Amino acid sequence: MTRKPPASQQLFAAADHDHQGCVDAAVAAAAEICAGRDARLTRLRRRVLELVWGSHGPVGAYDILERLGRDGRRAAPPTVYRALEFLVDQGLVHRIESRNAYVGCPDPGKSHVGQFLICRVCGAAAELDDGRIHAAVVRSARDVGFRVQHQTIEVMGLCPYCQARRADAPDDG
Amino acid sequence: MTRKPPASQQLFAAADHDHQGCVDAAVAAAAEICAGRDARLTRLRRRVLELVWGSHGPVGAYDILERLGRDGRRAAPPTVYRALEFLVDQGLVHRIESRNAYVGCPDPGKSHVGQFLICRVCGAAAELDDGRIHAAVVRSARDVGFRVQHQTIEVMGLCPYCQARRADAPDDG
DNA sequence: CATAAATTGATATGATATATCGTTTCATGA
DNA sequence: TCATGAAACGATATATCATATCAATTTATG
Repeated sequence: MTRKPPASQQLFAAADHDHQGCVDAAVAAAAEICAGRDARLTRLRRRVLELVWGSHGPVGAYDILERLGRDGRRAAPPTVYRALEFLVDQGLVHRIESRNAYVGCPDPGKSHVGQFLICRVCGAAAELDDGRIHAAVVRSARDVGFRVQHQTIEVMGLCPYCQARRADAPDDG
Repeated sequence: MTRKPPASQQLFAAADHDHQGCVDAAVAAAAEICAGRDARLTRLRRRVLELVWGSHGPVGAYDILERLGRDGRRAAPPTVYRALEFLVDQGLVHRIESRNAYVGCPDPGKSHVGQFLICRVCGAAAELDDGRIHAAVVRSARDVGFRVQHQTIEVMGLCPYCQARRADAPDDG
């Protein structure tokens, strides 16, 4: 029996997709969002956003630092961390706690509490915004008298493409 | 309207509880579990477990290091990290990714995928093992073709005691 | 253009974690 | 009991991630 892949499977980008398109779209969305607030998407911040979007996986702050250096602009850690703080505050980038790394938000502007699926093989991350998960956590917390303020949900496993490439990984988790 | 606090609220320990009892129980449970495997709960590992259980909140590796030093046994970082690795591998301690810290497992032996509720005010952590949350994550991941191997779920907020102490925090989250 | 606020640069340091290798401890069997 | 090998631990060095502080620059605004 085969299962038709749902459209939402495209949360994970195909290996051969036009990634520059992702970067451009992210920067364009960011520019629009910042324009609608008192937020300045400066040259540096835009460049850091592009570098975070260098892949679909989480990127470390020092990776970004090194890539900035290759640009010719030799930067120090606070420069990168400040830019990342801005991008996170604006909801353009999320921090992945379990990796000490950062990933671009594919749907900024929409306020959300993301859940992240991260592939152990290719490193790609997908962001869900599943109200059922969110609600299940809030409900369960309330059952023990806990008031939820923020959820960190990071799931490791295998993305659809890496499962397909490795027949030894049945999808029955 | 008042709500009767459910029994499970005791996931969070009262401020005036006999904490030494918690430590002793954790060490006793750990000893029993290790005896049933080929795992050696050495003096050092037991001491680190006690120090992790120094409170109900996550404790940093370097805090443990410092406390070991006060014992008279001056240790280096690898000593602590190795002991923590052992304790985590045995399921006696969990790592809290969002805090780079470690917390004792209140119910080791039972294999589980914990969800952690961490109080912003007092730092206490409670561990849930809610199958509904787990199932909701697996289901949602499957919908996008992702095979789950490990879940990191860490929730920040206010524990029942700290809500009670701060009337300004309504429980409607 | 003057000014103040925001941003960035630069230096130093703090906090968390691991690689490597030598020594000690411990279980096991001769 | 003692030899032996494996596991655990000690010790040193270093990698990795993050922030405090203050000076210089850029930018919006009057």
